[in-house]
Amino acid sequence: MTVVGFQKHDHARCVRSGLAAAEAECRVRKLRLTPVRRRALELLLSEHRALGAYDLLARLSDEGLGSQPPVAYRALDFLVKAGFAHKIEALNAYLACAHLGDDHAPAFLICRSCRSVAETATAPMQGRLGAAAEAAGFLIERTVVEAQGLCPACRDHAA
Amino acid sequence: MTVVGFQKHDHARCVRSGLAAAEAECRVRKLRLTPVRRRALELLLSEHRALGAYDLLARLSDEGLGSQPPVAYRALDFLVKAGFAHKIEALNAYLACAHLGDDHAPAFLICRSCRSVAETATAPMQGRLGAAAEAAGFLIERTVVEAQGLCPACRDHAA
DNA sequence: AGTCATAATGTTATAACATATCAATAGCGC
DNA sequence: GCGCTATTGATATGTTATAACATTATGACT
Repeated sequence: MTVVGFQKHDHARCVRSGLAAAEAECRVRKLRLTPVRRRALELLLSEHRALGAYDLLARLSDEGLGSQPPVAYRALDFLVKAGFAHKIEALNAYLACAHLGDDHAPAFLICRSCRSVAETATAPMQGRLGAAAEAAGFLIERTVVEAQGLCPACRDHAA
Repeated sequence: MTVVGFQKHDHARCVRSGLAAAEAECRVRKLRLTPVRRRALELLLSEHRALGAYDLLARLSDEGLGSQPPVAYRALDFLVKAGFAHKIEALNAYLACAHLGDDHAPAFLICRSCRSVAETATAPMQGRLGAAAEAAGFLIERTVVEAQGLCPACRDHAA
């Protein structure tokens, strides 16, 4: 699994394949990818940046897909629970999953300058954190791993 | 460095030594540990749980140390910047640093049942995350590593 | 001590993020 | 069609965080 998000890539394809993967997954798991949910995912897929719930809501609202906060939060809950999106805790914002279909423990590289976010994978349980948890008798259910800093483009720009 | 927070320990001592370490550090670095900041740190040190800014504010307010949100946020900003406290991103809450004085990249074990939090250390740059960042040309400035799950006590209780 | 610059605090207001609740409606198995 | 459940609509509110600006305290220098 590689880092997704900073390199050049065929982005339209990345939206299309993301949606297709989500649709396939929904068929298999009998989940309902309703219009709001589908469009929310599409909007998230259109960026490799984290969108706030209210940003998302504004865009949905422009298209007549609901105008109240719960609309956005419900769609996001669904996408996150289904594994189609992730919440970036350090930003209180949401990002389409870049590894849709894979089972993975995500980790994020978050650029403080342009707010772009790349997703990669960790194996947190296998490192020092896992060892510390084991030593303490702590049962890990979920991990949040987020690195903040400068993406290649902003790094070059700063130099 | 070990996990701090779940085991039995002399907690009064842990508050006292935390305050003393902060005072020493402030002397050295010419920072001002004003009454609000000092009391805020003491309140955080009194728990091995993350306190919300408004929880903290309520306690400060009871003692006449300010009553408006900025009071709490300024004190927390100071403590976090000085390295005396950490923000738990997954909870939007704040925790006294358990390794005051050491230079460290903190990681947290957060119990979803009793909300207690233990602090330990990571070496995030040396694992897969560091490798992924390097491969992507990403410059890591700060990492957030938080594991959520069940602490030993709640785990036993659940079983 | 007096003056100045800077840091900290007081205060009001508001922005940004998130959820509770309850009513109305749509999809689906029977 | 009937009834169950999931989803949506709508209102209100709760929670977390900051902007902006006036005022006061502190420390450094003369």
